[in-house]
Amino acid sequence: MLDPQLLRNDPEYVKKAMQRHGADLDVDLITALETRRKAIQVKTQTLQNERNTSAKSIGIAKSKGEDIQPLLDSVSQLGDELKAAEADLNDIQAQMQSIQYALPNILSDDVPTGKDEEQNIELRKWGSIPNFDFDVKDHVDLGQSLSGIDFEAGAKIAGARFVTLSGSLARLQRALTQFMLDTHIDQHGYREAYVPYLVNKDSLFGTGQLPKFEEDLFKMSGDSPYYLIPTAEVPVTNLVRDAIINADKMPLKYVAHTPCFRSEAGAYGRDMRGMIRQHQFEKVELVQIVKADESERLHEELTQHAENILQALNLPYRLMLLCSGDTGFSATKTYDLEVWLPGQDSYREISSCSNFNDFQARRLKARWRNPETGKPELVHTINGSGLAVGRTLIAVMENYQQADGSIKVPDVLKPYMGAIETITL
RNA sequence: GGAGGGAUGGCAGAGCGGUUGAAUGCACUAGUCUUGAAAACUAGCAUGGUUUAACGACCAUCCAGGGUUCGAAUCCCUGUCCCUCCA
Repeated sequence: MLDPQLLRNDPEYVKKAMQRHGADLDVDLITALETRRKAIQVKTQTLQNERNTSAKSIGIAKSKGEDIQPLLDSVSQLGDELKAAEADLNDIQAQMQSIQYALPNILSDDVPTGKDEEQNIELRKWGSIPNFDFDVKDHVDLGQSLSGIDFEAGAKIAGARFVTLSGSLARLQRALTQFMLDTHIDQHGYREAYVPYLVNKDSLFGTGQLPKFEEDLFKMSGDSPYYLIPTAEVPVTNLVRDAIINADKMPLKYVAHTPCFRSEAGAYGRDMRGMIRQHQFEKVELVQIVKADESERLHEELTQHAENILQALNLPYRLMLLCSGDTGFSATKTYDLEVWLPGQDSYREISSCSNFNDFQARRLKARWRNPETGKPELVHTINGSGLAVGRTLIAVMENYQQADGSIKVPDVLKPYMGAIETITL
């Protein structure tokens, strides 16, 4: 959520900022609503003041044993007037809120303007793309010939975009998860968090998935519905909802491993082959709660933490700066890490690291207390995948494949794989 | 499954429907005292919003949402969460 003051005081600026996002803002409507809001709010508060003052004097008069009937008569019509004013105010504030909630974050100045992922900028590349002296298989063929990946079983048990893993490949995915968690905890100073996989509306509102992106979520109906988390970002970031954090605790750095659930509405036909785009997948997520003046630096640092995993696994990747059109709703700036997939002969997203500035914090009412002023200030939130485990599994399979269809276990994963050095049928 | 009790400021914990945004203690901040520290004493210390050039004034908030009332932390209803006891 944007600063309401900014929207009010400089709607033209906000309009320009929204245009980079492909969103429009009706400045005349905002101005008109704001004018009405001001008048009605002042009126309402004046009436409230009148009511409070008379109630107080009635109390005083009564305690002195005076006749209060004349005072009661004088406020008899106040109640209705006040009720009407309050209803008006609620109505107009609801209107303004629904506009505000639908506005995306203002993009950082260094985010390039562009329409879609074609205009993203490659900032750097790491690793060398492997040369195979045999016909490269993708993870689907590899997995099926190793009897470790079964899409038919996934479809039978649940439906399209579900998969089952078994045997050493299932273990490899678990090994990746453990390796990522341990690295972030031991090397990068994160605190592990275990969190609910079902969350309420308030949490999803706080991180920006609601109200605008409900169709991307799996919802369990009910009076107060639960939603399956699309990312651990939601429950982990909501740890600080409605909280004022002590300065000495900052920055907070959490790592969590969770499954993620996405409806993939609007992705019909995309990535139907393989386990690139699933309704359910594993992810290790990094979340940082930081002071405003640290968020840029720590965003870089968090991205590096994700890169360290790819480097430890010796997986070639590139770092992309997302252009305006490809940057998500809540982010001010996003880096994507794209891993090389030999089976697709291309780079594919494996991590997305975003700085949200105070956009989520304002929705979450997440603040820290600045000891200099003694006052609470909004935190900045940063998060990134570190990494998407399912896609990392694919990347390891395809990059570590051998001529006979077996898969070498990366060195750093060996401690997690028992005696297995190579995955074979 | 049945019966009760509770939710109040960073924490603990008071609060007959009436100048209660809220006693008190702890914590915290500043000061006095001290060579320094501790102790003691003094003062300050919730959050959000409206309005103002500013000082300030005002409004809202005692789990959430409704209701009763001139007036609600306090009474009523609904919900959420916590706890205790019985089976």
